[in-house]
Amino acid sequence: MPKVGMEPVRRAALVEATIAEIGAAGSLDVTVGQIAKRAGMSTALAHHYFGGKDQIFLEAMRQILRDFGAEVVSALKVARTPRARAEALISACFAPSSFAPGTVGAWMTLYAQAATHPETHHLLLIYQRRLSANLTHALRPLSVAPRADAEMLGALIDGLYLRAALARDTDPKDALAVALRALDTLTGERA
Amino acid sequence: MPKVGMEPVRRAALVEATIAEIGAAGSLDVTVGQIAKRAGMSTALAHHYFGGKDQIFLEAMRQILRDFGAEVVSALKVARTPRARAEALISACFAPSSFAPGTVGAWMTLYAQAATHPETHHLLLIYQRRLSANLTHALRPLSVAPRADAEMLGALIDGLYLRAALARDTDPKDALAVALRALDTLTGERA
Amino acid sequence: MPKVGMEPVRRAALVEATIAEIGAAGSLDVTVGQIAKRAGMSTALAHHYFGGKDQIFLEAMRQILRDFGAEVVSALKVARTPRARAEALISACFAPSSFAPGTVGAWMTLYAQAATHPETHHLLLIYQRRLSANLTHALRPLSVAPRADAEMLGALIDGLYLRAALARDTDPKDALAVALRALDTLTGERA
Amino acid sequence: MPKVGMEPVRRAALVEATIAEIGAAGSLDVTVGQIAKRAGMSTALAHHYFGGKDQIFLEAMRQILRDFGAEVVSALKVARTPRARAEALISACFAPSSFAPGTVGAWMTLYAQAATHPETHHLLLIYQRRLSANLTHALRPLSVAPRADAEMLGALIDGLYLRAALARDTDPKDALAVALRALDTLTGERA
DNA sequence: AATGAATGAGTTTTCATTCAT
DNA sequence: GATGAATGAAAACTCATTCAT
Repeated sequence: MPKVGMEPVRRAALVEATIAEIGAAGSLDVTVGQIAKRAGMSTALAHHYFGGKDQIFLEAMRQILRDFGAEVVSALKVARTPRARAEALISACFAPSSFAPGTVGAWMTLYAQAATHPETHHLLLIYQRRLSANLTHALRPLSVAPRADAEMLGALIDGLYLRAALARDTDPKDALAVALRALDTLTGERA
Repeated sequence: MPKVGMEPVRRAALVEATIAEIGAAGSLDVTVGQIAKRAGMSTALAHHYFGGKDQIFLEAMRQILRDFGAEVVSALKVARTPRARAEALISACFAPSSFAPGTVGAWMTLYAQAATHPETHHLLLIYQRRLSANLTHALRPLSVAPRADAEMLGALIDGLYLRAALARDTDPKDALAVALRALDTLTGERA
Repeated sequence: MPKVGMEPVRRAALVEATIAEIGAAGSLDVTVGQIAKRAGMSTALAHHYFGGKDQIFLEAMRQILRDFGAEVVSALKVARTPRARAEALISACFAPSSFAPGTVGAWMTLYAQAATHPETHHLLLIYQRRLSANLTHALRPLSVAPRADAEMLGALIDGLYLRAALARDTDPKDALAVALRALDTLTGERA
Repeated sequence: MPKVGMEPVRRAALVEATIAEIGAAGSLDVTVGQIAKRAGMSTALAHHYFGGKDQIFLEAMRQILRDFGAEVVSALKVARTPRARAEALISACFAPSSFAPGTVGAWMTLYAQAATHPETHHLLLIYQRRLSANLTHALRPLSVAPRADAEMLGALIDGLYLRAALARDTDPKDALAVALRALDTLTGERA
């Protein structure tokens, strides 16, 4: 059992544990101790690899965004038409993985900290811009005002996600349906 | 002069101080000490009147919702037509008061805690239901599917607010404009 | 038992405990916990009254200097002639109180931290200037170069104290004797 | 190329790094990690060669004393007369190398730890005795009480060094001048 | 010879909360 | 009605030290 090259393993374990712990606690009041314990190591090691709590959290949020990005990419891969691309984007936003407790918690943390923490804010901006760009691109052949429609659709998605994520008894499918219906309206599909 | 009837005064001062402090700190990491100091009293008194930190926070969120409700009521008062009512509702959501630092912070706290804290979640539900009901009522004469359109509009408003509140360089007016344009689209105004 | 006005009491207790603890541990590696325990209170209260470890230490050093100043004043009070004044000053430097374990430790802390900590350095400067000024004043009628002689005498005192304080088997009286002999030499008493 | 005989190299590197780090940090709060990093090796290796932090520090202090001893020896080498020998001794104490930040820090550490740490205390005693012996020897043909005068001169040197080392704006030359003037007075040179 | 991995024990500091007055 | 006093519990973070490789 060689014990070299543990750093990426440990870091990954900590990030995963962070998200899981946020999900379990249902809140951002998660201690480094809890995270480290779940990741199977001492708090000292967690600090050793990340330098501090903030950076662990930041990395967890980056991970959430990476996961989301991967979801988008894989959804777009099979989309052949502009409309399919738009639908794929929207579907990715409401994929089951987005509603895992940890993921929801991490998103809420992201929002709550964005107002204060510049780096977190930056992270959020990146997500919003990327989503907007993707939507704009997909809507270009379908809409007369792709930029504005993308903006609206992006905000709608955020709002729907927020509501679906926080509602206990709602099915994410419903949120997805609403978003897709909005897409119809915007592209005049069902006029 | 016996100091009778201080309770409502103290409670109001604490709630106001809580919101102000959340705004000043830009985060939910606000201590009872900070709040009590800003409200001009001891922490012991703060506890005496509220029982605990959670309840102070909860009351602050209730206040935010009350303020928002008042904004809505006063906006609706001068609206004579259904369309004016819908516009008034939407405008109220993007009123300047909603973008005061403390208000934004309180909303983010609301979202972040709603996942965990049942009472906070309940509060959020009340807000969402009331907004939906108001919107549905206003849209009834204007839309063929008032309920569904209200739901969508509600989510859109939430998403737009979230983005406008967290963006530093954006004008809330833009968010309002997008929401109003969505209203146009839904009611076929600009078809 | 009224429980008001504890602040000065607690602060004094903490300062005293700090010096005692430095003496007991014989080093500056003293924790707030140890100090608080000796002072009969929780660490939280220690922090409450002082704000942090550094400030507790700083205050302890100030106390040492205050004590020394008091020693000087009381010694000068009974000195009638310039020579008596000079002798009183020197004697005060080697008073038994200066050799209490805690006092020695605090002085060493003072020296060790003066290189880094600006406030500590400032404190040390004040002590040195005051001693110089006092010595200069006393030497004026006795020496042809009171300023220079005071400077030398001051340094000699520091060096003698350092050696006497750190030596375990030496009598402070010897150090005093050496300093007084230097005074003789400077003032030509024994020429 | 087998890496044999690395021990002295590593030890020397660590000792040098310790002094440099004490100088850089300006305090004795230096971690083994910092030292090892500066010396270009792992903390584990530092422990392997020295057994513990205390011993690294102790060795650093020994090095300071060795350096000082070398300075004295080389200064004495060119001194032909007793007086020149005395002056050489004194000059060596205020050589520029004695005022390098790391050296100053190490001396302060020496003083601060001497009260507690027996081995450090022993080290300090050796230094003091050697200086006294050297001074006594040099003063024998010049003074009527060489032993006492050497003792006084030794203490004066310590005190002057302490003051010069801690003062930021003072020139070590001044301290040297004062010490030499004291030598004049003791030997009746300028009477 | 050398090191990355790992941790236990300890440190400062914070804070909600309680209580006697 | 009001508060200063006081603390327990827990948080983040540090660091000397050990060990397997």
